[in-house]
Amino acid sequence: MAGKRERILIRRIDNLAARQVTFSKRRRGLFKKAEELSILCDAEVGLVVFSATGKLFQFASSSMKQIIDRYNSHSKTLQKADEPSQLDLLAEDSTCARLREELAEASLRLRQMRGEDLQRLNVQQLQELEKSLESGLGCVLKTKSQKITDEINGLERKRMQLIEENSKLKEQVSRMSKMEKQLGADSELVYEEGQSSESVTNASYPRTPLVTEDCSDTSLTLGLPLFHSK
Amino acid sequence: MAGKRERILIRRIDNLAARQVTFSKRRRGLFKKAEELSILCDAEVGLVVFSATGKLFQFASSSMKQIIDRYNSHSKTLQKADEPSQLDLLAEDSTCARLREELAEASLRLRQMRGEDLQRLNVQQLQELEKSLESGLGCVLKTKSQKITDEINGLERKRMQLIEENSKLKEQVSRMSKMEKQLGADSELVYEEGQSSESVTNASYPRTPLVTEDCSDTSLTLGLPLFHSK
DNA sequence: ATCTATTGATAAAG
DNA sequence: TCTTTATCAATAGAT
Repeated sequence: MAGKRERILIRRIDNLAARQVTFSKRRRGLFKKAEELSILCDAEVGLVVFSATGKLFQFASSSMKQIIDRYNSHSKTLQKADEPSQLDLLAEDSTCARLREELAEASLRLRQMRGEDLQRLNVQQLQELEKSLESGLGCVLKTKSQKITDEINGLERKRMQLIEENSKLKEQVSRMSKMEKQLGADSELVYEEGQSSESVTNASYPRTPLVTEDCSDTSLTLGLPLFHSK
Repeated sequence: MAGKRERILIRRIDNLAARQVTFSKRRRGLFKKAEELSILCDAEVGLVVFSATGKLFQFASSSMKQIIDRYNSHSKTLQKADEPSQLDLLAEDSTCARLREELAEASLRLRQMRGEDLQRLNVQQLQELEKSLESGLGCVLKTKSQKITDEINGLERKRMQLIEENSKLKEQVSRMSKMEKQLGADSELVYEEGQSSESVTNASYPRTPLVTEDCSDTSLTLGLPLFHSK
């Protein structure tokens, strides 16, 4: 019936018909995967394919123009005089140009702070970068521990409120329990099982386990390795 | 041992770590398939991917510039020279707006990496920032020490060359000095000033002070506190 | 275009 | 990130 499939080598397919068939199949697959990547991973993806016959196929997660612009901003920092011929001549508003430059500069700085594109820097510049990173890291650690402390204090406060509420409820239950006994005595009813008052008492601790749960739930939002790292 | 794989839905992956892992894997797969398509089917393929963190990945079967140019010519023929005044201006505005947004975003990230504007971040975001800073710092330190090692090796090489040159020159001077004595004895000439041979000797060491200057100059480019810190 | 056997890609886990 | 494994997805070859 169907094909005994063989693995193929990645080299130009000589047979024209076979090449066109494979082009259709694989092109669809490629565009599908490009779209999936952009959706799954929140990435901006631009894909352009020209067939051997010159036909254009394209996919862009946002718009192709936007992606090409962003690409140009990025690569401008890497290359120098790219070519101010095509787009630049058509649309080189001075405001736009300045923005592009600023963005390129900012992107470069960001990449360098992330540890990329460092080769062009000399030792002194690296020294400055190092200092800046250390300082930033210090601030981040400080802020983080402040936030954690705040969260902990907030939880502690909530816990105290709950404990207070809890004891008030206990009191109330205990009062109600007494009233029931009085009512029972007044109406001369006899309990079949003597533990009913105990049951009521047990029911007056409904929040005790909840407090524990609440704490552990909220601590999860602090992030897992907080109290185990360092 | 390993995974019971499940089919996944194509929607944004919420978990950050999982999203990044999937991004790496699928990105590699996508680029591989893009290259295969271009080779198998003799197509011109350009692929640009920006990660959620703003990092650029690209593939071009020829060159990205060429592909973008070809793309622009194609879409230009489709659009035609409609009304460049109206549409282009609108497009230009939107580009500007987008650039402004991206710049604002980049600036914020930069400030945050420098330790500013941290209050709006939650603990997990601070954690991520901290990781990024630590990683960047690691790269910077690595690059710096590489640069320093390179500079030291370069200087050492120069020093050895100069020492060699120096000893050759000394030898030469010593030979010349002997010859002069012989000449003086042969012609029975009497020098008015006995330091003339010394002058010649001094002139034959023109590089000695240069070595010192060269070393101190170059060491300045290493930056001041290099060998005292850490 | 449609159908399958098969290769290839990749989710999950370590 | 890299590896391993179990599955799911893509596709070569044939119809």
